[in-house]
Amino acid sequence: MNIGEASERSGLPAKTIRYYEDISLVAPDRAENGYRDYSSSDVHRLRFLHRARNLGFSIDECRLLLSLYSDRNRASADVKAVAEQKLAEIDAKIAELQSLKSALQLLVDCCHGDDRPDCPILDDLAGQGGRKGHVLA
Amino acid sequence: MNIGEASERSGLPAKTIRYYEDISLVAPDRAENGYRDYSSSDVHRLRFLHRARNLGFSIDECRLLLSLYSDRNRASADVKAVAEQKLAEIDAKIAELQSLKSALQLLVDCCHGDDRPDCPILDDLAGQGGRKGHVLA
DNA sequence: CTTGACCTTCCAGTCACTGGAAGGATTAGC
DNA sequence: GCTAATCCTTCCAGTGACTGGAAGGTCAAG
Repeated sequence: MNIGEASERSGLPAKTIRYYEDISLVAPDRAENGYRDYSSSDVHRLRFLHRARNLGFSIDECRLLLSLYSDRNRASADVKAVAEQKLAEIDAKIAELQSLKSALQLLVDCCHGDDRPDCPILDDLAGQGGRKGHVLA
Repeated sequence: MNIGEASERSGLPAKTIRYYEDISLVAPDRAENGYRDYSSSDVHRLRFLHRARNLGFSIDECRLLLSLYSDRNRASADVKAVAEQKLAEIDAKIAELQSLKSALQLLVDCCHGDDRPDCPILDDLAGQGGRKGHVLA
């Protein structure tokens, strides 16, 4: 099938699919007219990539997962380890965002938000906070 | 002062400070020897940038905040609006990561993680999940 | 006078695409 | 058969926010 159909079936934009070929994640055949010709296993691979990317795996991690996938001898523990590390990264990211959020929330809460020019948010950013000290280090 | 000291005082790497000059966020003087010469208000500006970036504001948002900061007539509501939008973005990002996390957690939980080759994580990525269906759409 | 720390510019790379230009192939309609 | 629309190709450049490194100038200490 042509790239348009592969795109539809995998959910990935054609541009992205070509990019994945550039970086050797898929290697479709070529038809006589020079068009890429995707097999159903190519589409399978593309869907795998789509799903894994959606789960937050980087391209390199996807490459690893794909190689684990095609390695009939790999232990499931290997895959679990990759996934668990990713989970830990996601947790860390969430924690970081939450502390970000509470800092910003604090600033928003103490800003009266009217048409007067003084603003605790800018004051804090500028490093001139009042007695409460800075939200940021 | 030279860039090294400005870097120490602002907490930003010298490389980043030069980059900020490239994109017109700061405009230090130059000494006779060609070295950048930072005033204390330059450092002030750099610290502002450092803090705002740490709070998750993009460079363009920082540019806006800086212009609001130097506009003695702006209403605090303007700043609050920017901050609140950022808060909403952070919330959305957290929610996204949490759904990511639970999807991945589900997969990790049902992978036995031993040396047998079958692995629910890869099966799901490949689109061959069992009766439970896919974690991913 | 040399060593080392600091400064300069410029170029390239990161990550994962995304946009667009210029042109060839195919298909649908008239 | 012609034309227009759609699809495909390649290649180049840009995104955001830096970061690394090369090549070279400047300065302070010993």
